[in-house]
Amino acid sequence: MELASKYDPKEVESKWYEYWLDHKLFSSKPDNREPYTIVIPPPNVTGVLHMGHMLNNTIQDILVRRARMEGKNACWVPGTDHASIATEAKVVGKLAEQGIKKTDLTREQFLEHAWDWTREHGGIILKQLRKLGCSCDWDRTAFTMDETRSKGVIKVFVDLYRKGYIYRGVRMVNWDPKAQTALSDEEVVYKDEHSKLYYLKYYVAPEDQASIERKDEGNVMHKDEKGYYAVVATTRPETIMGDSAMCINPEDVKNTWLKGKHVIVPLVNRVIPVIEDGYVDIQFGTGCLKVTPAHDVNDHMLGLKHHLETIDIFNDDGTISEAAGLYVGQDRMDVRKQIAKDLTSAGLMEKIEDYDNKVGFSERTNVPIEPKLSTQWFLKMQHFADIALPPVMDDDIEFYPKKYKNTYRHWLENIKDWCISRQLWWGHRIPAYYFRTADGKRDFVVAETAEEALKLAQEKNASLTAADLEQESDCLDTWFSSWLWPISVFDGINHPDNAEIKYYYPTSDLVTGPDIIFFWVARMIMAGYEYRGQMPFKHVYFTGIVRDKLGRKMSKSLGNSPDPLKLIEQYGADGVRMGMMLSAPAGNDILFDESLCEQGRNFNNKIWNAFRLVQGWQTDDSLATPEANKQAVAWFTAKMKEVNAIMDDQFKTYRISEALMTVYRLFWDEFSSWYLEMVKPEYGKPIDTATYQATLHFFDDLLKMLHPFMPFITEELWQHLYDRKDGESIMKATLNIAAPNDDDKKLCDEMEQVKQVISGVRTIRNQKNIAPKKALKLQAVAANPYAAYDDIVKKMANVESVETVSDKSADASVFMVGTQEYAVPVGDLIDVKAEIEKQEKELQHLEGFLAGIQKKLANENFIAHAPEAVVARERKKQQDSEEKIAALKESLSHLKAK
RNA sequence: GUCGGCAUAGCUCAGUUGGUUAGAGUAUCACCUUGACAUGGUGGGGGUCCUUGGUUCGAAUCCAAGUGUCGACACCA
Repeated sequence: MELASKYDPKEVESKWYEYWLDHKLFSSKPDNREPYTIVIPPPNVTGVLHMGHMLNNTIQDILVRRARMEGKNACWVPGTDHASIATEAKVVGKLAEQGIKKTDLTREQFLEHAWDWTREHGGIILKQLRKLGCSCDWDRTAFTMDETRSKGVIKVFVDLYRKGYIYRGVRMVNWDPKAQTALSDEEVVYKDEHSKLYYLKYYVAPEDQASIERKDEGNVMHKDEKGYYAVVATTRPETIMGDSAMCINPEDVKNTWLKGKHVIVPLVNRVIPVIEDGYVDIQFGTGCLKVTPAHDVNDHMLGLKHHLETIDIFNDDGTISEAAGLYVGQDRMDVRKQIAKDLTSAGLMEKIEDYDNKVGFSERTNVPIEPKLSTQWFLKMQHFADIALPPVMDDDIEFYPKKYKNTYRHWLENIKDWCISRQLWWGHRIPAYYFRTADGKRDFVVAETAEEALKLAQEKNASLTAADLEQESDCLDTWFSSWLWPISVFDGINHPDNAEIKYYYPTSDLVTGPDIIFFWVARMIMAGYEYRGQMPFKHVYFTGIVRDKLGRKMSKSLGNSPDPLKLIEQYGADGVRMGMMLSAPAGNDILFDESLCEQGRNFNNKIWNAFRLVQGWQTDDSLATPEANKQAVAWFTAKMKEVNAIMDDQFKTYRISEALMTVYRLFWDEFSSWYLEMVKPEYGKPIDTATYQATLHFFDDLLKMLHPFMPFITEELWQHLYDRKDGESIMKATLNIAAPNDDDKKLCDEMEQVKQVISGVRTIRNQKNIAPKKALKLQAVAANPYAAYDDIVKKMANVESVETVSDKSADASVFMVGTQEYAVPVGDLIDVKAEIEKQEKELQHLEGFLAGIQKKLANENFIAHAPEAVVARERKKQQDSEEKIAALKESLSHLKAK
């Protein structure tokens, strides 16, 4: 068959993906083989593939394919996440485009729209993963909100409630005014902001003005024509409507004159007390703090302690509420600007300063978070922290890289209760049911179904009917379903003893980003131990963040994120996969550069052309195998063993990029540049059968070693290499390469020396500008330790003869391999001056080297303390360099005599 | 502010318990359009291993301090 000189991935890729699907090669069923399981970190159901997914899923596919070829029963479970906030926001946005407000719809109507949206956009990302070559068992595709998973989530909620870990209560939570829901602490990201610090005048109340007096020399008292006033510094002047006290530190000498007084909230004209609490930082601002219990965590605490009124001045959407009395209905951000102006014109603004602080933003909607008091559901976390910390610290679950153990420990040691309720509709509705008790009080029960709930409620009020029960409207945090993922994909929550969960759990490797170590990884570990009594995975491989080559995060606004599908189009999936992996050590950010995909594509082409070469060879059974070919085959056999062992180790330690580089060099340098050139027959001439067969065998093994990284081209060539039956695939092939022994090592070392001889001749050729076609003579001075390989040297260096001489030719240019001197007669081209220069430079280097060794060996302490082997090595080095120096000196004296 | 990571060739990184005057890929330069491949071949150049001090016979490697950088967490309104 005629193959094009350039590899074209397009049709090859779709052809083989279809083939793999048709033959169910990704599918896994429990059997008696060792299982290898990965669950995909489920992407957002309506998301599209970005570079982070490309990296993450490439790594997973490499691991899965490798495990499959190791003979394990590999199972990669795909699926998607309902992504409560993100998806609901998208649906709300889409409805808004059609002029529909969420508030105009019933819950059922809204969910109808949401499911439509999910059906329309859901799974696009999974289709995209197929383009990348991902070998997921698609029949197992799960969704966090499908029936099985939903049932499991509810079951877990009820279970945890009954165990006493879930409670409901009024707490200060992180409120997202855009999504209009509470968030967990993890969903708040703090960002540096350049903001302003406003200094506001709080006049002392009229009835207290007369009694103002200096209590301490250090008092800082403010007075103008309207009387005495205090100055409060705040970054949030719009919250003054919620002030219910002013607080000073009792130890603060600046403010003792304010003790026991009352002040007037500017503009609002409400009188509030001055309270004292050690919480206030004397150094900050004026030492006067406005207390807004409804809108700040610390103020809330002060409010509880000092029994202050709580005035909630915000509506759920971040506009000002009726309770504020001023600016009602306006947005908080607009009010901040407006109130600053109004305060200034009313003479109530002392000054405004620039100020840098950190502001919490919603991770999903990117709006500033509002601390808000509300009734929410929480999960007590201490128990879960207690079960999740030891296995990671003890390396039962291993993190790659290890540094994330610290991050993990820090979080678990400072764990706070998890706010699990969300004021959203798209998600798992909390299975709590409200009703009135016989004496009219509001109460609730928690149960998996409405029927069960009714039974429980009836125990408290026998007269209740189904219609009297009202289910909680909140739904659960998305991560409350994700944390069950490794169990729930095998239906292990609903049916804890089913054959699948018993076989596939615990999973083997988890590949994910460190940004969700708390959101997801830690919580899966918690759920794993709580519900299986066992770790959810044995190894966690943390990928880095994909950045552009300037080190910037990829983002839509910067426009520096390439479209993954376009990249695949351009370089082929194998090329892009390789581009991702070439620079992706675990945990390090990867600086993505398209030129890496180009390198990947070039490698594809190299493999392709190596195949074309071998495929084009004609064999002749009557040909005896030349000695040189026997040597080449023996050497490469040993080399394969050596490199395969290295790769094994790299995979075991999750050094996947290094493993790729290892096989890259094996194929390109050792196989293509050395081995194939050694055995390549002259143009138009046949090759002996034994060498040909050995070469095909090498190729077969090399393709297998490459397959996890580049599944498509390897399948294509593997199918061409021998006659394969329908249904056969490289995917199912196993790699059986023995470990290298001492003979193999010796053989490899020897060939390295021979390569140096060849390189030596080539260097002279280059230096003297001698055409590759012109045959040269090679002289081994005094001895030829690698005489057995002369044929290989002749072929590779285009040398017509290798002679052992006692005196080299006068017109020879020389080089050394180890302690052995070689000479290449170059006739007229000899430049004695240049030759002297070259050799003197070499001599200088060697003498420096020797001096260092001699110094070491002259050091009695070294001889006394260093291990014998090290001393012996130094002695050998000394001897070798002395020999080399002697040879060089002699050579130089001959040259100079001319 | 607390804790942690990192600093090696122009760039991206290896360097496995301390022991050759430190390696790879890529970029770069020179030569080569030979018959698998110019998406290629051959060869070359390129490093004060961040700084300073210490431990040691011996330090890129261990320790301390400093500088730079990245990250996690916590924050003063």
